[in-house]
Amino acid sequence: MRTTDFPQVRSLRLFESMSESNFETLMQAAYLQTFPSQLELIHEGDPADFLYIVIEGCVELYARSNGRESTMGMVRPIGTFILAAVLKDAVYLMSARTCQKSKILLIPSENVREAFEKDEAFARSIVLELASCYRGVVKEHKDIKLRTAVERLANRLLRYHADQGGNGSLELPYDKRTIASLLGMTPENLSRAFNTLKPYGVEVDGAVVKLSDLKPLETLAKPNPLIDERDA
Amino acid sequence: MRTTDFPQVRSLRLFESMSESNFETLMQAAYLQTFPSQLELIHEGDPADFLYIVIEGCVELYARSNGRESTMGMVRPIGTFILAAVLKDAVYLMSARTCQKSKILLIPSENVREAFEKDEAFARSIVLELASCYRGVVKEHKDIKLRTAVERLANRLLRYHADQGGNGSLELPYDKRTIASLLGMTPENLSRAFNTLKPYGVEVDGAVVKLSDLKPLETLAKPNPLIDERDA
DNA sequence: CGACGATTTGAATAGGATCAATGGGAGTGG
DNA sequence: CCACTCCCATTGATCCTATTCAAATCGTCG
Repeated sequence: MRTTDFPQVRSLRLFESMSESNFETLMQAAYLQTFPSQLELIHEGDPADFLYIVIEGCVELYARSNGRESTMGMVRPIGTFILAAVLKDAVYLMSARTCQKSKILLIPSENVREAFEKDEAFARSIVLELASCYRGVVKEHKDIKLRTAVERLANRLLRYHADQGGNGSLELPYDKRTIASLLGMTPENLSRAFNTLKPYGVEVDGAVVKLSDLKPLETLAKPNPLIDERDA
Repeated sequence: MRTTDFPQVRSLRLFESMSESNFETLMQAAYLQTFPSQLELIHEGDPADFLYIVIEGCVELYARSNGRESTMGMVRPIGTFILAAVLKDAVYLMSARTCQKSKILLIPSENVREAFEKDEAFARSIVLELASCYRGVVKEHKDIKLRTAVERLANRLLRYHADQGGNGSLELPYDKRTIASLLGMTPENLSRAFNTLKPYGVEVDGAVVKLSDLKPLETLAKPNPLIDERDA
C-alpha cells in the first residue's frame, strides 16, 4: 500500500497532521480489500485487531443483545470506525457489516497504537476525532431519551433535507428498515410515523421525501442544535 | 492551588503521567470551590470555560429539550466531566448540577488545552480517558435501544449489587426519581418495575434492595458484558 | 404535630410492538 | 417481454409497555 494510493485517507482529519514517514509506515501495514454486500466485517466481543476506514460503499454498525438487534450508526466514505476499541486494545462493542459492495482499508491495531505512541500530532488528532465521536453518541442518546419516535423522524428528515441542499426534497440515504432501527423504532412504526407527518407537509414516495412546508414541521420537531447539529 | 493539595487529583489516570511542572501549572490556574446542593454548575449550550473535577459530593449530568429533561449520568469523586467539550472548545452538550454539597475543582479550558499541546503524556492519557467515556456512552445507548425498562432495572441492580460486594443486599446510590431518569423511565414506572421484579427475588425497602436469589433475576436480565461491564 | 417532598398505587390513555395479511417494485428466468 | 418470486414496505388489528393525571401513603424535618 503506497501513500499516494490514498490522498483522501491522507486528507482525513485524523491523518492530515501526521508526519509523512509515519503515515507511510502505517499505510504499508494496511490492507485494502473489497467486500461484497451484507458481509460481517467485525463482530461485537471480538478483540479489536484492525482500525477500519471506509473508502467506498457503506458500512452499518449494529449491536445485538438478548434476541434483539439495533442499528447504531452508518459509516460512509471517507469515515473510520471503532477507533476507541483499537486505542484501548479492547473488544469491539459493535458489530459491522457492509450494506453495499465496499472498499475498506484495514490498519492493524498494533500499528495504530504504535503510531499513536510515536507521532505526537497523530495523538492530538485522535483526541479531536474521539471527542467528536463522543459528542456524536451523546447527541444520539439525548435524541432517544428526550424525544418521541415521530419527533426523532421529523428532526432526521430536517437534517437530511439540510444536508442535501434544502430545496424542499430529500432522498432517504438508507432502507427504511435501517432508518427505523437507527431511530429506535420498528419498520411498521416508521411507516406510521410518516403518516403522522403527512399533515405537516411530508410527502413520501419510495425513498424520495418532499417537504412542502417547513414551518409546521419545524414547529413539531423543535430541532435543537445540541442534538441535531453535527460538530465541526 | 498547590500540587500537594490534591494527591487524589494527581493520581487520576488523566494526570498521573503528566510532568510535575505541567501539572503544577495546571493546578495553579485552577479554582477549588464548594457548592451547595442543587446548584447548576453548567448549562448546556454555554461555551466550555472549565473542566470540572468532582472532589467531594456528587454531580448530576442532565439534558433538556422541548419541555423534557433526562439524567444523562452521575459523577462521583474523583471524576471529571465534559472533557470533550473542553478539548474541542465547543459548547456543553449537557447541564450539570450538584446533588449534594460538593467540592469541585475547576480548571480553565484554555489551560487544559495548553497542557494538552505541551504535554505529550497528558495528550495520550486524554485519549484513553476519552475512549473510555466514549465506550461508556455507547453502552448506555445499547442499553436503552436493546432492552425494556424492566430489563434495564434488573441489570442495573445486578451492577450495583456487584459493585457493593455482592452479598445479597445493595443500597440505591441515588434518589429513585434520579435512577428512573437515568434508566429512561418515569418514577411511576420505576416503582412498577420494582414490583415486576418482586417474583424474581427483589425486595425493596426504601433505598435498600435485597436480592434473595440471583439466578432467576439473571435469567430475566441476561446481563451482557458488552453493555454492563465497566471498561478498565 | 404539621407540612412538605418523595414514593407508591390506581385508572385512563397514548405510544409503540407484534402478528398477520396485503400491496408493490426489483431482479430472475423462461 | 412477461410471469414468477422474493423482499420490502404498508396497513389493519390487537396487545403490551410506558406515560399521564390523580390521589393516597410514607417518611423526614422543622
